[in-house]
Amino acid sequence: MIIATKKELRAEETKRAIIAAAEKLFGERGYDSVSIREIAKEAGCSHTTIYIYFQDKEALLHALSMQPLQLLKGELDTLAKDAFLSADDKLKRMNDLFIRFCLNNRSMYAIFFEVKSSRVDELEPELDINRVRNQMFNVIVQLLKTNLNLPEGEQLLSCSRIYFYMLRGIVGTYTHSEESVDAIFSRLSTTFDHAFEALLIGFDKQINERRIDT
Amino acid sequence: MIIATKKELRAEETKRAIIAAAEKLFGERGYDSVSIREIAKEAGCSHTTIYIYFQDKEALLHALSMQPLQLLKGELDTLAKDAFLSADDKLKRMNDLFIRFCLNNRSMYAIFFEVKSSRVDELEPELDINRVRNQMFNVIVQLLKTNLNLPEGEQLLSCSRIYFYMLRGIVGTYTHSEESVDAIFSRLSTTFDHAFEALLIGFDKQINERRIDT
Amino acid sequence: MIIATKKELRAEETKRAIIAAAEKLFGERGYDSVSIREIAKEAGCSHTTIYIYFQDKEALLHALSMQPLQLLKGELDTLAKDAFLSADDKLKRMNDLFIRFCLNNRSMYAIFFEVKSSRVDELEPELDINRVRNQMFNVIVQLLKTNLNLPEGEQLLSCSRIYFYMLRGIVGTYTHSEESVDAIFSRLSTTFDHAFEALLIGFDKQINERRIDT
Amino acid sequence: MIIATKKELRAEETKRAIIAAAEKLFGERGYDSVSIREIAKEAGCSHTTIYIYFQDKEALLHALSMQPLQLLKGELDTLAKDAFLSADDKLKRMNDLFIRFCLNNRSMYAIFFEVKSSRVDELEPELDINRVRNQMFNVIVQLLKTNLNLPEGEQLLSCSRIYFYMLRGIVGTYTHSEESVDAIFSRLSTTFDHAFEALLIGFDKQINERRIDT
DNA sequence: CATGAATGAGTATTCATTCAT
DNA sequence: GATGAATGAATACTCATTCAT
Repeated sequence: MIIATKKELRAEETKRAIIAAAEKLFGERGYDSVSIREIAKEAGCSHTTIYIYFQDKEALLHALSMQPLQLLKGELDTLAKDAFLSADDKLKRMNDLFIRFCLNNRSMYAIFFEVKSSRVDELEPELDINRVRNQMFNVIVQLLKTNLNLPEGEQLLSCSRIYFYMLRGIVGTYTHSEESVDAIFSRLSTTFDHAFEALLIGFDKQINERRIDT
Repeated sequence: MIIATKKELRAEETKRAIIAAAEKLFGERGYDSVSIREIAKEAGCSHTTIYIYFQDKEALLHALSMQPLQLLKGELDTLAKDAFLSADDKLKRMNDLFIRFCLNNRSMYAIFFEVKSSRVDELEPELDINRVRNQMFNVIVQLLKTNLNLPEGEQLLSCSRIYFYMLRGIVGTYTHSEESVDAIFSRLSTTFDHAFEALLIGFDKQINERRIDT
Repeated sequence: MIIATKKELRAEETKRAIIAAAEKLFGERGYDSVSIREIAKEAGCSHTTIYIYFQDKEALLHALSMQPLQLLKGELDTLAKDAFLSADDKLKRMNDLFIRFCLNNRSMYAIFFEVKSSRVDELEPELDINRVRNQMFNVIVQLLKTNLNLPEGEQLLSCSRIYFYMLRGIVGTYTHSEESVDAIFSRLSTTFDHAFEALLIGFDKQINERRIDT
Repeated sequence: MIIATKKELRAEETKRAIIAAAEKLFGERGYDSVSIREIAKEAGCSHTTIYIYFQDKEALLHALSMQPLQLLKGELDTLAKDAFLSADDKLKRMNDLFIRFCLNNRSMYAIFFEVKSSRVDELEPELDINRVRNQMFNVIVQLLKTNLNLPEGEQLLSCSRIYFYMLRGIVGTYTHSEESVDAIFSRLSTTFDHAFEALLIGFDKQINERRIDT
């Protein structure tokens, strides 16, 4: 997109300010607790201005999310295709990417874990948040599949669920923390690694035992 | 506390009715979605009466939480002291108790995981929610300690943290679900068991490897 | 209804003030153009107070209408049953009653002629505005039937329609007038009489001619 | 008005587009329910452009009304002057023209019957809506005069009033109808005819009786 | 001439809370 | 001790209108 006139520049700035404000406030206090007027105040504009750029509050959340979401998706895709990394290392990096991302974009917790469903009458379904979200979840599931050497099916589903519980638990624990992301990571990144490592070890053992059982 | 006059007795009843109503409604629909007036209607009193017994809505939530919280704590304590159960089985039952409890008292997720800190000007600090909460967490930590045969220290702390991530992840995932708690459990209780089992297996292996390392 | 305490008295006053304000403003400017806040200001209370007494704006309109509507209905019923008046005189008085009523309760124009349909899930259907309205219309239709000596059927329907066009035309013309109702009547009551008289004469002739035709 | 430059021509086009759009939308959904932005979108211009040509929304309505109003006036004038039609037939056609016109231009009801008074600071008073409206009303009055063979005076005024009550009643009844104008007419045009016929019959009789009285 | 950006005032409704009784 | 009345602040969202360009 080429920005030509001063007007357009200013508009772009305003939009950015709104997004930045929403990002900040949603991140700090969650989608529901933040009002449009507060966002406007934070962004330094009138609350009506927000409606120039976004159809409604939910659209703002979506707009807010699509860009970073797609960015993350890109990174995960790239990582998944990497030829030189082991499945294990890929998973580790994914966890890291994912958690960091969620904590850096704190409204992402809501996006990933709490937004109910995509709007049905979405005009551009290819841009839909749920789609991207599901694709990303799937990347992780596929990696888990490779890593655990499991076929599609109940077992994989169960392990994936558990894996996501852990992701959710970690992200949820620190989403509202006042500690900086870097601080959290320097303090806890090995804990996070251990968490997933333990899970994988456990999964392996469980799968093997069941195999023997059968 | 000795209840003397009829008046005081009736007052106690009203208070109980309010707590019961709030418990029910918060449990069904969550703290935020329930209004003071709804609670009053359910309790069969005026909404202003609530303010006689509780400073504000949040105080009601806290008061409300103390009882079940202490109940749960009691159950956990009893379980911890049970002479006939293995540490393993105790943990399993605790997970179950805890998760069920949180899902049955939907507002508990907030209590356990999102209440920032105890209120500074708490009148009866010995009743403080945080205290009970921490005590309960500690019960689990102790059990984990026994189970993993670990001394107090970094390793135990790390494992406990991870364990709580999992608890939080599970509870968080289903707190807002519209499925009934029973439905969730009949569908997923084995998944929950596998989750913690996998963790314990993993922890064990990790600990042993590090022991050998050292 | 017995009003006992001072409180109840004050409440009744407030409610009355709200109704009076709504009556005035709806009458002056129509239901849609008047906001709840304006009504509150006119009534000298907060806009939220209105919601204590009325579920929503529409309920206020209904409350506003039911009493006078039923009053009018009572009068029309009484009139219809009067044994000493000719059908002609009854109709004349009805026109008068009806027009005066609409002009004295200026929001009635909206009620009678512009409120679309009753709310489907009405709790007390016997109090429903539409019902009363239709009953009243029917009183007039029946009287017309007697007066014109017509059977139920197309002809009666057609004459009734025309009769109501005239009623509506008159009421509509003066609903928004700034002249007082009394002034309007002293200036125009004979004109109103002539209007309906002319219609009845015309109906009679038309009916007879068609009878001869057949 | 002589249009010289290309610029002026384009401007004239834009203005026309705005009027056309407003005409369409006001006609379809009424003045109040249509927003300036919707008109702009329909007209293919920016909403601010509208303010170049019209002082405000109301001015647009007025401008909008002048043309069709004058058109109607032209038709009525032509009809009035028609040498081959009886006064009776002329009246019938006028009713028809007038009612159709009002229903086809839904905002016309407001124009004819509800606009309080001409705006004081009108720039071109000779184009004022009220003037045209009054002229048109007068055409009908004159025709009524001929038809009833009445001199100017109280009686004619009274009959005219009544006649307009009927017009207003009919138009008012169906202005907000969701039925198409054609549907309304095919269902009710004979009823409309009967209405005015009845009135004229009645007027005749009333006038003759009074003549005899005198 | 034309426009995008921006805004203040407005909409109905809900809420937790306070006050006088 | 208990309550009905009352309220200010808040909610998301819309509108006609203005201003700088």
